[in-house]
Amino acid sequence: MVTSKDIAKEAGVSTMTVSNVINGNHQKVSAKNIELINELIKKYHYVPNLSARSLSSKSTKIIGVLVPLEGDYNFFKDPYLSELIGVIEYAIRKKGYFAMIRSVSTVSDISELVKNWNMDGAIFLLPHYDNILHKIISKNNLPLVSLDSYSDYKDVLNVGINDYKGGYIATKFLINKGHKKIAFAGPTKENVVKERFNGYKDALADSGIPYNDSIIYDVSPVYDLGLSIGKEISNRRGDITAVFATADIMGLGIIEGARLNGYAIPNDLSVIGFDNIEASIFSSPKLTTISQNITTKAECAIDLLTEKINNSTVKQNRYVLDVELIERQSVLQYNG
Amino acid sequence: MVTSKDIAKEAGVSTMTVSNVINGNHQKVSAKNIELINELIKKYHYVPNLSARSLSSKSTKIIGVLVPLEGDYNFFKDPYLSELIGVIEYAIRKKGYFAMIRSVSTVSDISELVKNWNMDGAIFLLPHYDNILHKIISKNNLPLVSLDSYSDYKDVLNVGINDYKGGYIATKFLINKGHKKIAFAGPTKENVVKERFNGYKDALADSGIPYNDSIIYDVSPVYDLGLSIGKEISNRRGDITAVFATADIMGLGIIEGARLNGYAIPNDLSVIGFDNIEASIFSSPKLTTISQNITTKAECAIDLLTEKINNSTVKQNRYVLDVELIERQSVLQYNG
DNA sequence: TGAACAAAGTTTATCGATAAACTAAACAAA
DNA sequence: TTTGTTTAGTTTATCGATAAACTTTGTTCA
Repeated sequence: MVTSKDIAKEAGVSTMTVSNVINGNHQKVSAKNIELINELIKKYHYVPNLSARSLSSKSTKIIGVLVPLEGDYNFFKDPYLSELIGVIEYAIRKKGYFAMIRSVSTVSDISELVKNWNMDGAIFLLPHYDNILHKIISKNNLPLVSLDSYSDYKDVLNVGINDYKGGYIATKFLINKGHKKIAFAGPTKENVVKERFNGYKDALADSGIPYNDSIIYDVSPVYDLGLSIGKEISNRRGDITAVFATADIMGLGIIEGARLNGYAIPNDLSVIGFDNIEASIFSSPKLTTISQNITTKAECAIDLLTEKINNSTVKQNRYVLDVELIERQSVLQYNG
Repeated sequence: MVTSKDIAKEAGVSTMTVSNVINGNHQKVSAKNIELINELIKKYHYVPNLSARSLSSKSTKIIGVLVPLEGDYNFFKDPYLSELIGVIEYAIRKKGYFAMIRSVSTVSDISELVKNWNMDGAIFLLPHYDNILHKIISKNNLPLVSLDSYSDYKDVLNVGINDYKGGYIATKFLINKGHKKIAFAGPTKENVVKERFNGYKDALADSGIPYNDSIIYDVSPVYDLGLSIGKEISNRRGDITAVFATADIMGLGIIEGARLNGYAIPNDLSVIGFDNIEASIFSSPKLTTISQNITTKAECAIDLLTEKINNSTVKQNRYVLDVELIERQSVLQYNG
């Protein structure tokens, strides 16, 4: 293994000079030595040892990407989370940090992980744990950004989307297409979905459509439950003409469930989703949905996090990104 | 930050004794001290610093999970890879190691990564790079297991499935259902697919069906290309009655492409896939496919890898796992 | 001319844990 | 009694890089 000592010896300088070159402290090294050392680094394929670096510098350049794990649930199977993790990893790498992607299930899991690796910061995709966690992590004095949640705990950075608007424009769109019997599918009390639900209710109210409790499906946003909802809706023949699913994957389930029961989509039932995952283009019909730009979201989150890591204070600790409606094929004009 | 020094001082012993307790060298410590130290560890939430540990012990407990990255391609969008990574991470964690999931694009990327982190071992999901890589890595003396490839380089551990059999039984199944005009879709020259292709050809030959070059679609196994193939097949009206897609995601594309062109699946065209990804159950019709148990595959690979890490020699350095056919709805009896 | 300062380094101590070599006490066997 | 062995530790050096403090030489300007 090639170490900085080897390079230093060959260059006839001290290891500190090598260290200064590597870390770009160029004002401390003559131009000649910079060039010489860089050449030797290339020649011997020298790569600094990160363990040693972290140990002495107290900065690991590791950003934890912490994702929920529940039982046997494998987050890589959830297309939204999966895509999101991919772009986050990329954003982290672009900033010169290392992503440590980990599924975590308990609070002590996280605590241990953070201490183990001495992470410089972390990004959370864990809306459920919110309050408990943030306290614990803040105790560790760990810069952290929480994605898709509405944490009020100070020191916690927030990056999310305008969920209220998403819920509002999705519902308004269905209303404008002539629908009045619009079902809602998603966990109405959960952090982000709560806001989408508020948007849904306000859009109905603004159009003078009475809110109807019996067409609210308050369930987790997964494919299987979408399937059941699709079947149930088609059994209620005409009771519901459109449905707003708070996750595309659930919307796809609803479409399939309804279809299995002899419903044609969008002729018999209009469906609008949320997230604009890749699969929403591949489905048939292609899903009309509320789009959030996850790349922008990830970059914004990582920018914010690295700013906090380096300065410890940030200008703004909450960012709300815009959403837009993408019209495809799963919603039809209703003339009932 | 709590260190082993703090624990040692409080317990009235040296740090080595603490270290011995942590690492389970119990024959070096009295029962009384073991208990005392364990209590203090719990009391102060002490977690050993991995950087320090790696630096002194030369063992990082990190296993690199190296995944291909091509341009903007995000592997988290590929459902097969995505699921596979999930189960690999889980298998690694169960063995007491840490997974470092990384997308890599160039050889120097990998070399740098491995050196940077001083990985104990790595698992490769990179069939394309095969030869070049294995040499480089073996130079670093890194235990590594290659998934889904047929590397002949010694020191490289191989875990894969019986691709030949998969290709054979998929094709035979279509033949038994009365099909004779069976297209093949997949990269015929690529490592694993080559074997599936051999199985395909042999199954045809064994049934006396002539091989037809004009119905081989030699393309990458992605959804979009599946779409085009589906469209093309439906344009060739009756020229092809069944297709063997070497990846489910491509099969789903073919189904959709054909359907967009007015073909009904499976009535007008039978489709069989490969991999048995989650989405193959969610599709409509549900996809008949060749199933590989990725959990078993991942566990086998990690078992093998950790064995090599600890013993440096292994009993057997190639494992070939079985495959089976899962019949769902996308293949129909043909009576032409 | 001399004080102040900048440039280009070096030296030393340290991060936290561990491997390897060493010690001391208790006991057994010859 | 002496030697050997086991148990339960401790001490010391080290992993590789870096922060902080220090040195040396050359330059500036009042």
